Amino acid sequence: MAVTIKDVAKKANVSPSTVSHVIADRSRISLDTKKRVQKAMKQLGYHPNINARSLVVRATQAIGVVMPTITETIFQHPFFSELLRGVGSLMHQAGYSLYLSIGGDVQQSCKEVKRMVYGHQVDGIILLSSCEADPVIDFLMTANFPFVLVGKPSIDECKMTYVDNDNITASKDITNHLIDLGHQYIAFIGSSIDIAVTGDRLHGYKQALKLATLPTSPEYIVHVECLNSGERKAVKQLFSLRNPPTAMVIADDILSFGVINMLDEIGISCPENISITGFNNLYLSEMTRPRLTTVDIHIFNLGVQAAKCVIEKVKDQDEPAKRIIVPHKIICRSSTKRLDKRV
Amino acid sequence: MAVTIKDVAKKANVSPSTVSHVIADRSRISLDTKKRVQKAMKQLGYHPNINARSLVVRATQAIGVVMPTITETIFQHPFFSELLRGVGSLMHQAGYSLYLSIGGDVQQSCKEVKRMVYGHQVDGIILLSSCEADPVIDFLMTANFPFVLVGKPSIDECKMTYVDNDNITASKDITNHLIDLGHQYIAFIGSSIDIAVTGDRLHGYKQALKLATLPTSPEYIVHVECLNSGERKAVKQLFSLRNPPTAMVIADDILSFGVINMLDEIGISCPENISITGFNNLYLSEMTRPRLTTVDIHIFNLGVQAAKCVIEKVKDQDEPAKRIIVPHKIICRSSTKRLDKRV
DNA sequence: GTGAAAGCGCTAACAA
DNA sequence: TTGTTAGCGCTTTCAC
Repeated sequence: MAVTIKDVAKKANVSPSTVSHVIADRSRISLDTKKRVQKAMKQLGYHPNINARSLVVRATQAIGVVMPTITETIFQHPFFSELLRGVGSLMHQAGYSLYLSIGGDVQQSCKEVKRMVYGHQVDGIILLSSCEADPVIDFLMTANFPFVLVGKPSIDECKMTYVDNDNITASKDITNHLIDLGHQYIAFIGSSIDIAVTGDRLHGYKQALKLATLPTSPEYIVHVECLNSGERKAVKQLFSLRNPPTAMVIADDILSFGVINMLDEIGISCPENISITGFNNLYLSEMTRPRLTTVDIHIFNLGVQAAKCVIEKVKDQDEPAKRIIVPHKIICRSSTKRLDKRV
Repeated sequence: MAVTIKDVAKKANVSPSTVSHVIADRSRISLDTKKRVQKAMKQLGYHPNINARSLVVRATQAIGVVMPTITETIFQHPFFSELLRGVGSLMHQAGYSLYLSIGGDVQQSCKEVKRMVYGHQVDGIILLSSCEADPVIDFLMTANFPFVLVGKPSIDECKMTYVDNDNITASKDITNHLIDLGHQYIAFIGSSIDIAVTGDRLHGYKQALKLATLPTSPEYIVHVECLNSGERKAVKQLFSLRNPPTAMVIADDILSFGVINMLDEIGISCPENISITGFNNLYLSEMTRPRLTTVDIHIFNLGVQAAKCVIEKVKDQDEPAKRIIVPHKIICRSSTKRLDKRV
């Protein structure tokens, strides 16, 4: 059906291997035959069969990307598209293809990863998330298959390469921003502590408070998944404390956004009554009311770095495990404001 | 390196072809040898090399998904993740892998698509967007390669299969909702008219107005990309019209969201002074202030249907071109309200 | 029921 | 500089 290397060879009056050599630009081929072969390829509309090539060179020039195994709502988070865009941009540049696995749960993900690896469909893998005792990571580690993780591993940190932000410092920085504005009672809202990212951000928040010798109490810390009614109540509860917060560090822009709107409904408005910060600097956070002060974690770059790392690892299995920290930046907008002197 | 069909054959004391037969469950194999072979596979940890298989059967069990060639900001739109999730869920179920192409521009996309097709990396392709005179579609059409488009083709509508919403009716429905609430001066805001979706939504809006014998004037129609300062001005201009709008049909949730916040800044609040509707029913639109009345276009299902169609087309090249319309649903929330009697 | 053999399209020693 | 040859791992007639 399709035109093969043999057809080209015949047309150009050379052997198939010569054609192959021309393609790979390997060994010295006379300029004459080279031209002749290239002409034949063009005339016949030849395109190499990547499958056949992969089979013999035992490499696919493809990388598998494993999307997080998550609930539908979280998947709408722009974080993943943005990450993917970063990965894709470098992959394209490096001449790699992208295989995608969108598992519904860990089990499914694991199955798809095994299929990719065992089936020789990819040379390396990028994990866009991990969970505690992740079977996917286990598998990849024992199979000694090249992979990199985006985010912090929950175990064996030194044995695998991963790219992450310094979330502790980032959170410390944004908390300090609030402290600098005169706030003393600062709450923290984040999703489940199981997520490593949330843990780090909570940690940084606490550190900043401690360093400033400000009160830190578990009452000021709320864990929230999706702002359902129970969770809304927990947030509102903060304002019945003896010293209600005048500021909040929130671990995600979208969450911040939800909290701002929710509080507005009960007459607490941002930034007049409360300063609120986010994380991620999504495109959205410039459109919110008020525009959100947040931490830009450079999601795109996270993807680029991850892509770079897998490719390195694929090209040289002996590449050591490394940790890449993508720098962050505080973006000041109008959701935070200097604390008015209390009456 | 890896264990092959030959190793299994040796271990089970059969020929390689028998092993193959067992795998494919083809031709009658005695239960005895079947068991023996399966045992050997398990013991050796055998996994078929998908590449090798693809080479001989001339099919990859993989589908390429082409992400839109777009600016970074738009890519953060949850629409695409959500679509991808729909596609992925069906593909996984059907045992297909997903190849992803994230082109930076049309040129790059085209290159990646050619690579996929010529390189025999995929059996079919899903396009998540198309542009006017799309070279990717041209290529796919003349190559007679199985593909389906999400959204409406700008040309050759009857020759290709695509899945879409009935955006005209959807827009008509949501406009009627506003009319039913007593609004008479209704504006339309959408992105560039080049996008087929926007065109359809504009069309539906006009139809509804006409049917209700309400005034329709180009002054009430604003095209907006990303709410930059010029665009904000254009929106504000609407309120210096002799009859300023009391309601707006906006072609996208995120845009609605931006407009609501922008208007709030200039003292026009939703829904008190203006009723606003969106499109898409993103997860976000429940968290906005006010919660957004919008059209749920069932993005996930759009993805599922597209996936179904390519697979059908791959399995049977003679499958006719079809059009799948995913139903929509108006979701009433609090961004729209009955028009107060004018003073 | 099972196996021998040919071949998918390509690469890579090694010869010439 | 070019061609010969032997696979890569798998499927699939077709004969036994």
